[in-house]
Amino acid sequence: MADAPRVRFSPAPTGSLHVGGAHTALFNWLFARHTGGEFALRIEDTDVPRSRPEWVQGIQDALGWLGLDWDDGPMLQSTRFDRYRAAAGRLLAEGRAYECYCTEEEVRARNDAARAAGRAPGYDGHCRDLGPEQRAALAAESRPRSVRFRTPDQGTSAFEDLIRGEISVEWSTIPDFVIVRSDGTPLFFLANAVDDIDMQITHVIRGEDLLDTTHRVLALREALGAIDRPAYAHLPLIVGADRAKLSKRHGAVAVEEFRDSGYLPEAVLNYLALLGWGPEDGREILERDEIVREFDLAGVVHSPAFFDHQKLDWMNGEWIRRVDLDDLERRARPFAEERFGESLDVEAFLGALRIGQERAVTLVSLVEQMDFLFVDEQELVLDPASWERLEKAERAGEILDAVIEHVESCPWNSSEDLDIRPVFEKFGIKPRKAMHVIYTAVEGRAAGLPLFDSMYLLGRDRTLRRLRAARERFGSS
RNA sequence: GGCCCCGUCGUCUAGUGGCCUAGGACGCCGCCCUCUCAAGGCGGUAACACGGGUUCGAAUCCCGUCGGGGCUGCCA
Repeated sequence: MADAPRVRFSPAPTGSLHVGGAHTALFNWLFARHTGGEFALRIEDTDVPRSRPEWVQGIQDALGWLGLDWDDGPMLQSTRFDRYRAAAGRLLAEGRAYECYCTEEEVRARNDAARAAGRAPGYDGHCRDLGPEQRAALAAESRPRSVRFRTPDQGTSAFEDLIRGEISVEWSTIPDFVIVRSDGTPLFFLANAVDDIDMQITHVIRGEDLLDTTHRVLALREALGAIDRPAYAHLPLIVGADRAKLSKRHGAVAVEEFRDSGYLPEAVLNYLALLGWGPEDGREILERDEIVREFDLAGVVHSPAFFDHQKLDWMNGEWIRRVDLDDLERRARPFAEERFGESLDVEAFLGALRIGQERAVTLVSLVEQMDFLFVDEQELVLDPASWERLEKAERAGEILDAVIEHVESCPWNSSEDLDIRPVFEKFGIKPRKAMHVIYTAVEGRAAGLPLFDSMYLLGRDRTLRRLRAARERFGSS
């Protein structure tokens, strides 16, 4: 039987995991889980100054939050520099690479000149065919030297992309490229090629931004003696509102921000899976297991996808409505404790959760709706617009008086006892026309959790206190 | 500039030559439901970038144009 597929997610730890990276990680993970293969985590920290240990941890935390577990790793490339140097040494010895004495400034200057002269920029092969004496002379100057890979002079490089079909390019358009920096550290191309060989990666699934680098990595593999190639699949990029790819400094949204804003990992994962892929039957709210079961790389779309927060919000609401109350309590609790302190009235919290669940967008918005319950009378912030509306309402003072009177005399056995609609009828006013007055008085805002339940949760004393306070304030203004 | 990839409603997408007077979802608008707001139900708005071919027939195939993006780094 054939070996099980082996894929890897290989982020650079130069920032937290953003939605683009999470998308790539997810598709690798889905492919591995769907096929029964292995999913490895490899940290590409060859750019040492820009890589930070806290991001290595942050990436793992984010993956863990999403539930994307890995079978192997994390492996840090910075622990394998000797291996890459050895590979470079071999390429050098076999003439597949050469030492380049050009400084970055020199290369840049010549590129600028080429551009100015209307020629194509790109490394000009300055050090490509230096003779032994010339090399000795340059070495004697103790000039810094990098290692460049010698790309083929002619011919075509082609590979079959699992998503896009055949991708090909003329070698003449790809200049020699650096694989070892002048400080001796390896570059992405080298480390990536070596590791994919050593780790026996069978499928490389990554963003389309890496599409053009495939030819170079493939050439490197071949030069390194690899006898086969992994299959490649280039995923559509996740783009921002301007259609440009998301990056750390451009519109990227960190996965941890979604966590901290009260999104459920199920929703984020579900939404990300639908960016570029979907099940045959077109359903959109999908359990993780369903996605794993139906996932298919061949069905991935070719064009970039815009990350639509509005749709994610909708989907998050759908997921909040799907979890049972105990589960919701466990997930919402940290947000509630952060907002209201650790000593929460469990009874009230559960009650508010029950009525808030069906109207919440995020766990944060869910908890915010409970302010009126867990905040002291004096600290309850009255929504200005709601109060203004209350003041303009017809006969608001009389209504408040009547509601206070009604509430004082009604039983308090269940929220049904607190149906105050008959009060409005006495005034000949439709409840919907004036109910906002009471909402504002009790909850601080015209649009809040259902009133009767809210008053019941709040309790008789506090409810009356608020109604009276509103009456007083109304009378004096 | 060169090379590569991509191009269906505002957005995510279905669509692989006739089933398309282009379907679904989010958003938006309206109505219903309703103690506010949501949720839910019903309905509506809205797209095949353009031009040539090929074909009896094209969103689907080919060419060109235009548009967008990516790469072109001693970033990944």
